[in-house]
Amino acid sequence: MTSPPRTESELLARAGALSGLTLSQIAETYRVTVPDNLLTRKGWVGELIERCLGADAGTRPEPDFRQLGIELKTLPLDRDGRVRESTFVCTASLINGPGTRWENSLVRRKLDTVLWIPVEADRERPLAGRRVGNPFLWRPSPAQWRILEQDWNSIMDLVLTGRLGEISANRGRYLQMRPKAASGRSLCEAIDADGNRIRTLPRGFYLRARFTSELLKQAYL
DNA sequence: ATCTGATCATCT
DNA sequence: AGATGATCAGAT
Repeated sequence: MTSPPRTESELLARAGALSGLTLSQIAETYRVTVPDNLLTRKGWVGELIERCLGADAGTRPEPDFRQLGIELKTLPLDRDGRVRESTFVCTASLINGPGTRWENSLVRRKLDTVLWIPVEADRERPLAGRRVGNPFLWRPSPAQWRILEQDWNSIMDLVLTGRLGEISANRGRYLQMRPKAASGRSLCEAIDADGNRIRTLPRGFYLRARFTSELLKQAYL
């Protein structure tokens, strides 16, 4: 197991060393077998990169590199270098609590600093041969923070006033809320319009691919 | 081609 | 149950 990086520059150096390598080259180092596809191993690439870089948050609701407060995200790109998928940020608490104010929210903490690792994700290309790209560090600009906060507040307002039915993935400019569950039968706690506890589908926050595409573009200007 | 809703694996 | 890592796949 790789030890956690002590400094941001150490982390960036480690990430930079991966760029240009294929997933099989990286997996070899860790004696890990590359699956044939991601159908039943959807998080495999992210988990591999985490191990390489020494992420230590495990399953805790915290940034991956706890000491540095940095979150790690892979960014899947198609053959033309376009972002293929939205980016999961965190699960959302649907009942009132300490994390239901923007200032204390998990979204804010996780997006404070993000290390993005572009990875080839063209379905036609075998997983083992897909290459890792140049990492880039992102801290939201004041303007980006404002929109993220607006998105978060408008969605969470619906959540906390029991209007879950009005939430769909088309709300939010940068952030959206979508199901995040093992299946459609998964349930978690929420509240209805009268404040009663109900059971509903678990949801998570995601960054739109449109938005992360802009981050990628800016990073390489 | 893009977007939304649904789903898969693993760990505590 | 609920957190982590995400991508799948049908609809638009």
